[in-house]
Amino acid sequence: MKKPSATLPPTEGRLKGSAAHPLRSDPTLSQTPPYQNQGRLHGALAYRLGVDILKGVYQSGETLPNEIDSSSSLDISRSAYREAIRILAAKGMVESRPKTGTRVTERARWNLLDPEVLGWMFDTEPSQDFIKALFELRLITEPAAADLAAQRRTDADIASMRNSLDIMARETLQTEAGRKADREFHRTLIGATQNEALVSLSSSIEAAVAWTTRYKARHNALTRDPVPDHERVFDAIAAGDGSAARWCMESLIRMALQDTQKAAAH
Amino acid sequence: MKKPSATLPPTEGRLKGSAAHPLRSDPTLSQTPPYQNQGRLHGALAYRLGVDILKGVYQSGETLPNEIDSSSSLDISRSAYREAIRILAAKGMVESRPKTGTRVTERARWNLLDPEVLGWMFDTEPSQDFIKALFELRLITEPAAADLAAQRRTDADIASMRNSLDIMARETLQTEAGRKADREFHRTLIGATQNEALVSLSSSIEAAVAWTTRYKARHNALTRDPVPDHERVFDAIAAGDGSAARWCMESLIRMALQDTQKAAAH
DNA sequence: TATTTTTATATTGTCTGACCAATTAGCCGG
DNA sequence: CCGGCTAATTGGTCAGACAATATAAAAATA
Repeated sequence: MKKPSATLPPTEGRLKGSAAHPLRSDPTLSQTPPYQNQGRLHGALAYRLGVDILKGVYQSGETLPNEIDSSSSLDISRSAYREAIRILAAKGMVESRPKTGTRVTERARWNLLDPEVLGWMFDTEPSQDFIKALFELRLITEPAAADLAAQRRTDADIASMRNSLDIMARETLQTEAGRKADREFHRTLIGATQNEALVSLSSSIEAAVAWTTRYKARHNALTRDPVPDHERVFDAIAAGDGSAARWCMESLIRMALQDTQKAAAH
Repeated sequence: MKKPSATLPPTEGRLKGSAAHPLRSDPTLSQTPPYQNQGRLHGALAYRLGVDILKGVYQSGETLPNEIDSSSSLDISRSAYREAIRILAAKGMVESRPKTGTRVTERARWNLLDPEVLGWMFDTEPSQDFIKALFELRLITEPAAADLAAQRRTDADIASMRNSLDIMARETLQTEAGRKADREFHRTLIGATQNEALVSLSSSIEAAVAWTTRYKARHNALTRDPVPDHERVFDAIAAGDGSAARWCMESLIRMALQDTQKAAAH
């Protein structure tokens, strides 16, 4: 066995390592699906700063404390801090230049549709306006997507959607398996459009949908059975009837919006 | 004044600093509007890796060389390299875990609608399929946005759009001022929807539009005068006629698509 | 002996602290 | 009003310790 490596304990420094840093277990740390924040210090800090920016703790245009102060007051290294800032910058939320410092950009430049940002957003109980905006966007894109899907879907797509639908009927949205099947249904539907841009957009929106689902469950709003609505969309797509698919999808989303608003009024 | 800090010149190391690194001036470095890549090493590397991933030099699932090898072979520090990776990770393009290394995620998880990613995409002469997908998305969202804008626009919105339109008519799309007015026109239009999610989405798409504009100019396709089309959209919105605005916007985009395809056939 | 479980180990990202370089906003003097 | 300085801040570098984990080796079990 080797002894503690004879070399040198350089500054005598605190022998921490990084065992259990306060930041790691800091917030609720919304652990939705592949949230890769798992324990990385820079990720945790990016989360924290991101949420603070979204909440308005740091306003647009405001300069946040410099690297040295921030990192030391948070008790982390500059590198970890800088990596966190890089993440925020990649999402358009901050901008840093020498001498000026790092400042929060104007809200219009934030990538609100970034899945991660959307996740952060929902950890702050977003405003009704924002939820409304999101539903409006869904109401624009998803019916159109359903239309395209009806024209372009393959047999494999139909089989996959049929399967997801069966699981949903069996499990309901109360179980994780049921919700997963729901997501899978929508994902295949969008995939059937053969449109990469739509796929990318809706994978963002998926985060939002997942949240509203949980939101409704939390406020245990008596949500109607979603299967019949989905069934109608499916039938239209299987039949290749674009305009029917569009119409059914629109009504499906309107129902979801109604339920969500009902839950909000709780 | 203090002398060079008596301590120790640790390893005698190369006295480089970072005067003029090859990466900085490496590629064409698409300097579109507020591209904040300006000279930052990590930004330049992120750009390079990002483009390589989009081009397929690094395939999905592939593990790229480890930090030590990469940074040393690129002749940059590990910190700079890591910050670059953090940027890519924030855009969903890579995922890094201890022992496994950093690997390229599956294409469906890339944030293709991130303005920066979109910019990278266009530096690689994107596939016809992708351009088509993008126009399809515009065809879905922008007419709907025009509809909403017609219902919600304020007097200030109208004034701003009128002004942009005048500048466009005077300058044409050949001058930068003209193109800027074009962008401004669309931006105010989207802003008039009062929908944050739409704003965020279209600020992404703006990058794409800017590219196709340059693309058409490059292949000097005889593009028709865009002002009459814009004028019609404007009139409909000013009149508060949603469905007319929708229809005019749709035809405007179809024209742009036609021109782009004509340029592609060159 | 074959199979499963446990333990080592090598590899890799993570984090640290201290340092120097490049940039530039804002001040000061001409 | 302009041009050059100065101080403050991010950008970049380095060398090393730490933590996690996939894989291989060893041990226990069937």
